[in-house]
Amino acid sequence: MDDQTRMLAGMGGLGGLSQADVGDPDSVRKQQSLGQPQQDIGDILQQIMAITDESLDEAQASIRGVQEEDPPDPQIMRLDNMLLAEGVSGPEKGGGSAAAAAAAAAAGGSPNDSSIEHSDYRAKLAQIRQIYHSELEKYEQACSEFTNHVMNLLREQSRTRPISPKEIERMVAIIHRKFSSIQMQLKQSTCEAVMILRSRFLDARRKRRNFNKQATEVLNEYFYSHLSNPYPSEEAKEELAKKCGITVSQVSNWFGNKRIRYKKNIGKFQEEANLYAVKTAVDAANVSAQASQANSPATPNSGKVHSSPPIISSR
DNA sequence: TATAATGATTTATC
DNA sequence: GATAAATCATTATA
Repeated sequence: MDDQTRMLAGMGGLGGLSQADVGDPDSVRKQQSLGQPQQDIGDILQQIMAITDESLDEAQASIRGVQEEDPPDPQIMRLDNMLLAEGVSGPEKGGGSAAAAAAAAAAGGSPNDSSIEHSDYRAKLAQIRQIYHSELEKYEQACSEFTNHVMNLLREQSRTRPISPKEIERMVAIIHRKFSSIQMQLKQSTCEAVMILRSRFLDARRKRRNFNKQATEVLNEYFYSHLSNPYPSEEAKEELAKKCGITVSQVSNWFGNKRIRYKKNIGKFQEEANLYAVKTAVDAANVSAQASQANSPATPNSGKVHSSPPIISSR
């Protein structure tokens, strides 16, 4: 069982978003056609009815619980904040495009392919958002409908026995508490679904793409022309990153990998080294030829292949 | 489809 | 914090 599956194993019914839902465009329709919420509401009614049978002490304890929640539950606050930050709750902001951009940036994707992933992420987040809001609306509606129903019942009962406003208040509080716990489950499931979605986009190893030919050439050119000290400065890394359309950390990764792999098997890279040495020499010759047309003639680079071993520090 | 190549991550070291 | 080295996970290729 992988991490994602494990995470989902704990996600229960009530509007829970499954792993399949995250990647399935039909999930919204499926959710709506399953009729699950109606069944849930039936369960809720039964639970609430059971609560009405509680002893006075238990009911009072319930109320105390409600009152204690007056300063909002830290867990709910945490969930609310996360949903807000991810763009699931709160005002529509392009389906969490900021979060998608952050995810893409953290993944170190190139500007070209990240836009594809970006829209993919946004579409899936929008799906989660839609499910979340439709479920939330259903629960809120069910809550107010049920509250009205109970109020009507109490009104009817008031004809046969005296019912204090406090008792009505108590009943309403119990109902609201029950519904808010369901909302919390919904929020929790949504948070988990968003986390799974994000982890998919953040897992760069999953989405690894080879750099394009031009980028690899630029990096190799630098590497082989600095073979005696293949450690680009921060400025050089930034320059290379810009040229290659990759991030500075990707440049660092590339040089890290290249140094170690070159050092491990210099023989294997000899041909490549020669190729880039010639290439660099030809480029230099072209540059100097152009310069000589304008100025006095300059001595071109010999094009000689590096014969001295590279100095790659070891620990 | 096995294997090589490659980009990213992790761990240890300085 | 940068880097070496080992390793992982994906992609490219024979």
